[in-house]
Amino acid sequence: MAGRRLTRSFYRRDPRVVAPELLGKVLVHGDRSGRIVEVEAYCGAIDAGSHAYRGPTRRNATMFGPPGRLYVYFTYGMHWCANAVCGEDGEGVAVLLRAAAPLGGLGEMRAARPAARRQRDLASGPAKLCQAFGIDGSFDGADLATADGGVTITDDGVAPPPAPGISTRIGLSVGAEHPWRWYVPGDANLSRPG
DNA sequence: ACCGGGATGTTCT
DNA sequence: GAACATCCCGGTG
Repeated sequence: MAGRRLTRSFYRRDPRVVAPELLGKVLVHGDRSGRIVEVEAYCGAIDAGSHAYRGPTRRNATMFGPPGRLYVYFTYGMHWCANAVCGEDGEGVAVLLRAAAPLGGLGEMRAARPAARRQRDLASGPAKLCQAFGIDGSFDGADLATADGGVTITDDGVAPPPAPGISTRIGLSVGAEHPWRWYVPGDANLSRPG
């Protein structure tokens, strides 16, 4: 089934609504594609765990722009992570793309992820996903709704799981109490078993 | 399988 | 100066 790009209105909603709906959708960059199996919502001013909690800065500027853009940030001195900006313009909310099941462009993914021993290690974490898909800081602000930056998310007809896994978010020291992580139960490509 | 620590540099206090 | 929405490798069992 041919993938249809998600429109801007898909993203222009609460990230806690968008996040579980992104499970099963397909992240695409050139020949590389993968089914999204794990996400987390970051909720701006009400969320102490969000980069946007204290308002706009140079780093998080994309989060405060229109929905449907890619917010890419650098962390731990060596890793990139990618989010889909959600909500209304200026709201500062987004969904972190944490893991994907590789579908296409496997050769490019393997070349980009020499440390991955197995296929399920290619994109089973937010920074691994960015490596596998070749997403770095130059993609910050890329528009998923138009695919002008070469990256987009499509719907190929696979429905999100009717009963997704839900847990607290991974790796946070503040805001860790919120159950804003969603995943496909039992999928081999999760950042941790679940 | 599981666990502990090092890598590496931007951002904010 | 500390924290960081992480990953990888080498140890042990």
